[in-house]
Amino acid sequence: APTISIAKSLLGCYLINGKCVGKIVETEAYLFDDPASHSFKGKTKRNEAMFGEAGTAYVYFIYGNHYCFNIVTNKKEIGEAVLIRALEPVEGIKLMKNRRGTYDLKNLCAGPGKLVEAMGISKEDNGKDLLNRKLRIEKGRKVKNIVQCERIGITKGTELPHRFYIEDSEFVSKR
DNA sequence: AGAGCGATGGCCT
DNA sequence: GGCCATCGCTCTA
Repeated sequence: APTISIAKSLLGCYLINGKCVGKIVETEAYLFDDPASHSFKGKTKRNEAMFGEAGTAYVYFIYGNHYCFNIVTNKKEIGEAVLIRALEPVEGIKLMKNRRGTYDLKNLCAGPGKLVEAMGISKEDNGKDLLNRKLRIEKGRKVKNIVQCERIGITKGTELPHRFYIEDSEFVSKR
């Protein structure tokens, strides 16, 4: 399916890593011809996982402290991915709280760097496929009210409405 | 070899 | 709302 559709249909699905489970409530799509996408200027060592098969994890390091988690969505060599921006914690909440150093449920996974820390995802997961592994995606219920709007934290491609979130979720990073 | 930067988060006002 | 820590990678020379 096209990356935009995948970004929408991932809402309501579950991201699982070991004993931690979170429901995906916020995503962003990054396309090959999108100036905000890491793949826009071609393949480099940093972004090469983004050019892998659909279903590959793309984990990158940002701002000196944080990692972000993406799911690669297109054919090999076509660099497209969906950034997971927020989760509703479902299982393994105690472990998430320990990893994050906070007890505020709404603040555990409300942001791309936060959810990576809470779920225990690491740079070792970069380039791994997400099928039948410790780190994987499972289908959830179909979601009704999806909000589509502009993406957050970028300087290029800001006009593209490629961010999606579940309207009534308390766990999105920002309204 | 070195400057500049980035799909963030936490703390401060 | 603003500031800034912090670091790997890319770009330029």
